[in-house]
Amino acid sequence: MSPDPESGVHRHPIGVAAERTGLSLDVLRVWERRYGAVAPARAAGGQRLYSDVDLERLRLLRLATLAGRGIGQVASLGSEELAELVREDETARGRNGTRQAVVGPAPAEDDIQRALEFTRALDGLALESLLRRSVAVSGVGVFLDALAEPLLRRIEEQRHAGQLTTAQERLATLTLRRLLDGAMLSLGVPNEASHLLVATPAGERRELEALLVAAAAAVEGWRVTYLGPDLSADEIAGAAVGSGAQAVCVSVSHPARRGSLMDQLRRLRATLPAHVPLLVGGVRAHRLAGELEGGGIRVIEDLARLRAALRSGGRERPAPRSPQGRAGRPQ
Amino acid sequence: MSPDPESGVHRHPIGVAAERTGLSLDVLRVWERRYGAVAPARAAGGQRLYSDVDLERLRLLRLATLAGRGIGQVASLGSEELAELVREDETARGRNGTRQAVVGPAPAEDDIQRALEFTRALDGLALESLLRRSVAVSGVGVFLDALAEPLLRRIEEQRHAGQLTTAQERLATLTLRRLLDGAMLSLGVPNEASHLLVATPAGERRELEALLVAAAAAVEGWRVTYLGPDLSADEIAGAAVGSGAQAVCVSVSHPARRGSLMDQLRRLRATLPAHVPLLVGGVRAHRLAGELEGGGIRVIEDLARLRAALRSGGRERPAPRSPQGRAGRPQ
DNA sequence: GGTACATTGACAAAGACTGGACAAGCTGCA
DNA sequence: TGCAGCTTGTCCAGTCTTTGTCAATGTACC
Repeated sequence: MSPDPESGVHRHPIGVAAERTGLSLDVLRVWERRYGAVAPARAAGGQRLYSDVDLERLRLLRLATLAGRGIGQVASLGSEELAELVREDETARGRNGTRQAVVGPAPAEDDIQRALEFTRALDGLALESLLRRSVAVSGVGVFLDALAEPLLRRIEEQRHAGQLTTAQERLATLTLRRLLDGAMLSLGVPNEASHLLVATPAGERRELEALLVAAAAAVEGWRVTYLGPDLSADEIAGAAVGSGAQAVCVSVSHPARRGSLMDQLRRLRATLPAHVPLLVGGVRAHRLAGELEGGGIRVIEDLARLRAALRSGGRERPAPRSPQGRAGRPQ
Repeated sequence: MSPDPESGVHRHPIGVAAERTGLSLDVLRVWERRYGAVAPARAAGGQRLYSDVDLERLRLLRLATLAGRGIGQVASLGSEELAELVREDETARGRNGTRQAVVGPAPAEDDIQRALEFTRALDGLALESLLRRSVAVSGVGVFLDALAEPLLRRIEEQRHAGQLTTAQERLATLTLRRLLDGAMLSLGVPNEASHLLVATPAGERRELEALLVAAAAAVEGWRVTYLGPDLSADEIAGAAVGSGAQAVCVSVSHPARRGSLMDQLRRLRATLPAHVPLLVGGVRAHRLAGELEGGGIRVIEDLARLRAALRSGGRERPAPRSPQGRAGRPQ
């Protein structure tokens, strides 16, 4: 957070700044000219060079104006005050819970920005209130695709890049988890729904992605049994049989050791009854596609595709027609 | 209630004021014009700028009018009188209303047995609906004490004795977790609630107990920031400061190495601000009691006692009078 | 030479301000 | 019961501010 003179002081031309803040070129210039909102450095030739701090500030200013404040009123605020103001607006908005005029269909980049902002400030209240409202406004399905998944990806990136502490990452992922759990809870299970088992193989500690999968399946009307991360192939197969699952989905995002993972998956496939399709999803899944596709394992690239697969596979008939084409008679 | 140097200095334009108070733009203006209900500051261009005090007053005025009073009658009242009036209206309403603090029948041994049965059968659906029903019938507080905690203990015992597979244990704990998450979600956060941070120290993988703690605190009206398991003392302390927590509770159930744990706790105590009480709970906590009690660390034996401590400690005043007796002035 | 950017001035849409009008609901009185 | 008067929320018209965008012109970089 200190203004490191070396790393991190990347300077961005105005075009990049516009892209990253969501503000137009004109607005960037006019905010500077009229209100002194930021004072970017200048190149030898006079071109503006925005620092990361500038960009952050501009993002906050934008959020403040979106909340109904005049740029002229907020442009002179200090960064601390500004961040606090934005957070206050969010919690206030969540609290009074009165009908929001704009029922914007899909949550957008904005919401992701805001969520990251609250995460950084460790403001769980504002974060939860934001996510909660998004679920309520957009519905669970859209929430998953447009907010939860991209947000999760950003958090992992930033965590990896050292821009988030463990505590911040925790706050965000656990809040997200609470929301997903709550959503799955509120999505009742239709009678006679097909039954999907979701888990991640041994060595996988990350669970949120699996939970996204589970929630997506629940949205698609499946009855989901979610067993969480780090289970051995035998445990998964045993549970699938024991609970009468009609399909199994495992999520692999950060396999500890690739070889071991492949073994696990093959073993799982071998142990599962032939008529139970096995789907593999997760950010790293596509790298394994070549090796797996042949052996009766279907690889799913992203959440949207997973939902499509589940939709076509499940629902109409008790036993999903196996998404991968060949399946024994159920029963 | 010193005038907080941070919040409260912000001035809000009329749109934000309308959103936060629930009054229309017109009403805001006309109450000012006709009755001098508030006298917001003005920007250079004449736009109204409401202070937080103004907003609070307007909220009270709104409540008073909703209770059937004429704005002309109450607009000139002082803030004190107004607040009292609203409180009176509220209690009067509560008296004749049918609000009954009916605490349903407590779930019994029966339910625990049934839950274990479903767990063994890997019937997540039945388990979930059982637990869900219990929450609905008994309320969250009773559910935690009488079902969730004992059930969790049984599951751990049986798992330990090899009577449950990993998958079965997972099914149960994750279902329980989902319920707890959902419950915390549905327990709104009261305004101005005291703020508690919950986590478990590094080396602790078990999280469910911490989640029980978090849920219990939420029932008691605290605003809870839950950071999950396996965090270093520094991370916890940093997050407590960063999020402005007024108390910290860590849960220790299966310390990997006792010595390391003690170090962590001492370090945490040393790093936390003196006025932030540190509570330690969990099944193994009482074994550490002797060694910890002295150094400004309060050990809590079980969930009921934790709730009692939280109840006496929080709520009445912004900064909870430290449950352990001695604490720096909240300032 | 083309793309990206800077500067300045002008412009138009959105929103806020003011004073006044109006309609619906309630009270009091004949 | 019916009417006058009061209260109160909403609406309107005209004016003023704020703010985003655009056009024109010039400069820097590849």
